[in-house]
Amino acid sequence: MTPDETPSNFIRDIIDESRASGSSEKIVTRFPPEPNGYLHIGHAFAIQVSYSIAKDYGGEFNLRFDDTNPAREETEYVEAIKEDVRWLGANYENRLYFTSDYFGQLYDWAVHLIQNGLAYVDDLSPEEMREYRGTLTEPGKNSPFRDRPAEESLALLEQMKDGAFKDGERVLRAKIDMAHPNINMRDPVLYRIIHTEHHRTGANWKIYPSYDFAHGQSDAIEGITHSLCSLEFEFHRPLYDWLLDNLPVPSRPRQVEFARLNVEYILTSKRKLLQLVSEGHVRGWDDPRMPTVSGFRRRGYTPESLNEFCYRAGVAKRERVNEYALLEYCIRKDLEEKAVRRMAVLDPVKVVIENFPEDETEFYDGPNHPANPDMGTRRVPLTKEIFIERDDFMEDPPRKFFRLGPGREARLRYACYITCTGFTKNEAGDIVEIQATFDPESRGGSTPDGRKVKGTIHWVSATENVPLEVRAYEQLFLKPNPDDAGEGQTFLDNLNSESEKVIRAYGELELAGAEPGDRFQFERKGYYTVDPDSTTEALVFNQTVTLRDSWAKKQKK
RNA sequence: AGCCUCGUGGUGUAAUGGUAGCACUAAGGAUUCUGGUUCCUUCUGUCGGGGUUCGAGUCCCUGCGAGGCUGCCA
Repeated sequence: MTPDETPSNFIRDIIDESRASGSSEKIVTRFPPEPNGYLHIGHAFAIQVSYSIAKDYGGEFNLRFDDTNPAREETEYVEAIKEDVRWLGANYENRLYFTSDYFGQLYDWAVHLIQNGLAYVDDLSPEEMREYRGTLTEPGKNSPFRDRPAEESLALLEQMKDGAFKDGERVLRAKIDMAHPNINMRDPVLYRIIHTEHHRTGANWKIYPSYDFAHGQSDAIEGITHSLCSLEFEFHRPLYDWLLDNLPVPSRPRQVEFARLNVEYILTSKRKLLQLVSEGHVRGWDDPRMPTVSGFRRRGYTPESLNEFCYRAGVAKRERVNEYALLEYCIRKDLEEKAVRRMAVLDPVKVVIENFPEDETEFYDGPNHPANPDMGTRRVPLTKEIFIERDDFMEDPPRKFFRLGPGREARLRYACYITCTGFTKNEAGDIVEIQATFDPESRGGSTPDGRKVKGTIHWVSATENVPLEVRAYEQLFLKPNPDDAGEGQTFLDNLNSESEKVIRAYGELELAGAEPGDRFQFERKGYYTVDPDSTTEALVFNQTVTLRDSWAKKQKK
């Protein structure tokens, strides 16, 4: 699925320049998740961008957990994220790092800044700091502690490190410019006191570096050449550069920002996804309706399809929203090629083939894939009573309806022609049974007289089948922009109450023994994957995506 | 409001001063034992106004529009 021609984008242009100018020969990128939630499709995009660039330029790709805030990070997330990154195919080999590995070095660099008059310990409270910071239009003013002697700051920083102060009592700040138009340059916080155990360093540290103080230096330690991140960090770049300029770092990385990926009907906010999980609107992070990597995996998406989607979405410098149709296109395209075909009837109605012998079974061969004979064939049993799809029959069909109706002939896929001879209804007016006869001459799917049968329908023996639980999905949200809520409402008010529908269905015999994660095309219906909830007695299938249905589209008009 | 970034068909993205292209979507047609797949065709675009240039989507000015930034989050 690697694209034949990789079109240019502005990041690759920048990299081409760096290589041309000789500033970086080998390209090294990284993905720096904070372990405080599960990865979603937006992260998959970020991974795809950084990983594919490293790969295409023969460079390296690192995975680094940005664990600078012990108050919100957990080991559970570390493991889940590692699994997701691997599943997506981004190979970081043995280059798994943690910002917490660099806490010692970072501390030494903080000392270095103080010694060079470029940082100081501030005693201002958070509220006071906010007042001193100024606003978007007005400059800030210097803290009264700004010019305290370096020795004093040094001593204070050490005390902070040793736990002499409470959370929030003091902070280490860079000494830059309180009148700077970029607020990130108004003496940003470098270290803050947090008396919380860290998931990896335990109680060793009482102070933790801020993102700004940790990120660029971590990049430099790892020899990252191009630190790719999202647009909101653009405003931090001057600070990123300032720190690297003023510290004796071993390499000089460059930060390049690009726009996040947004998709219709999909939420990519860790906070909101967490809320969906914790409030039980979905069954978990890996609910097939979730836009998480694990959700897509459980839904039946392939890593290739997700990567292709991210690739096709492209890299840009402005916020954009991609159509959901592109995502569906990518998974259909991949599964069309890979998925084994099976028949399953999702909304069954019984058909009795009157001239078919009682208690007999005929077997027909069906290819596992119409275009790939290497995938083999399977045998499908035909009996006197079968199930077909309810909407493959119409009591009073229009001309263009190619399926079954009174007096109409249709082909049972892989088997024979049947002609509808009648149907019976219950008191409620529902069709409960259809009667038909089959043409013995048509066994194998055609007749000696060569007559044309336009419609082919799928079917399953009513007696020799596998009962299935099928979970059909719609969008989790009713609106393309889930955050588009009315006055006093939230994204939760846009939840689609019918996003999951559980269906009792019948599948062909060959489906028995399918394993969780196996993917199939249920012919004429869609792609389905076996859910881990399956037991040996009860198979559960998740609908990955339906097939395109131009008939349904035509009918709507 | 100040600073920064960005405006190309319906959507997403190319064109690096020289024929505005590709993909998705939509519409139509061919093929087909999946109304699927595949193949073919068609529709629709450079935010507005000036300027530089033989030539501007691209460079300059200006207007308009969109997004980001006032955590001891990342």
